[in-house]
Amino acid sequence: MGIIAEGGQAFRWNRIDCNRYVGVVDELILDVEQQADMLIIDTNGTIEDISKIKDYFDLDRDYHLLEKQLSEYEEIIPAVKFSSGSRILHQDPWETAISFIISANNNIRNIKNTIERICMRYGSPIYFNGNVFYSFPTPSDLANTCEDDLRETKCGYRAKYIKESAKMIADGIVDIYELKNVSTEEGRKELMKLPGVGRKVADCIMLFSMRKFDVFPIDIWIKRIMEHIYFDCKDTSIEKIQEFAHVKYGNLGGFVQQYLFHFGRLKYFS
DNA sequence: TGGCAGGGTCATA
DNA sequence: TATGACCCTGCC
Repeated sequence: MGIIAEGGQAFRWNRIDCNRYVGVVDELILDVEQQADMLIIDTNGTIEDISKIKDYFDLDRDYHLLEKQLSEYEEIIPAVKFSSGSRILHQDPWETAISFIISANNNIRNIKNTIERICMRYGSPIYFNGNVFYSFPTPSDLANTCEDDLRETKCGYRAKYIKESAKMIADGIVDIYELKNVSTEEGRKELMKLPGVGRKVADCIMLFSMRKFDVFPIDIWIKRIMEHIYFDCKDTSIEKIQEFAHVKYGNLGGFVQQYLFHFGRLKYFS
């Protein structure tokens, strides 16, 4: 569970203890405790929400089989072993878009803090087990705020991007909920119309909220570890790594990226 | 205490 | 196509 909650793909999970995390998923509060391969979930949701929760955690996918497939790339076996138990979540595209706009040139602690402040300021309170949580605001909530107000959430120069992207989504200029139905190339093209969204952020949005597993988002960690594994530790352009990964991993690229990211960040370069 | 890096993007030349 | 600026924070 820790690997999922702290894997850098979702920013609204907080650790209670080593096996227990509490997260906000749309309007649901999930208090999740892992016991062996079982998840015990306390939630404000109802029985109707079970399928949504299963979908969010991608529980219907056989990750044991997936890890076996990934292990056919011998050079990444250490990463697959280290990151065993990783999953790719199925999150809300709008929330994921804003979260990864904030992620640019930022660190995970800052990203989480800023998102939390945005939710407290613009979202709605959700009361659960004596605590108050906040939902992620809607596109129009953020489109209608002013830049200076947004800046108080410490998002810095990204305030302009957040507001303008929110406006484009609220106005339907980019139909973000429709993009899961179009090709990866088309989806990327649409997402990159949003200010603050470049290739990397667009690919993260597609991977973590649209199940486009053929993308391979390259950040500083992935760049470093790919250079170590495949490019003799030499400085290599992102474009070159991108092309290399596309040819090598194909439709497994997104999964490889997630296993490598966790490995690179927490083990290889620590 | 100051410099630097952090899941990049954008504007400029 | 290549460079530097950019908010803010935590770390060394």
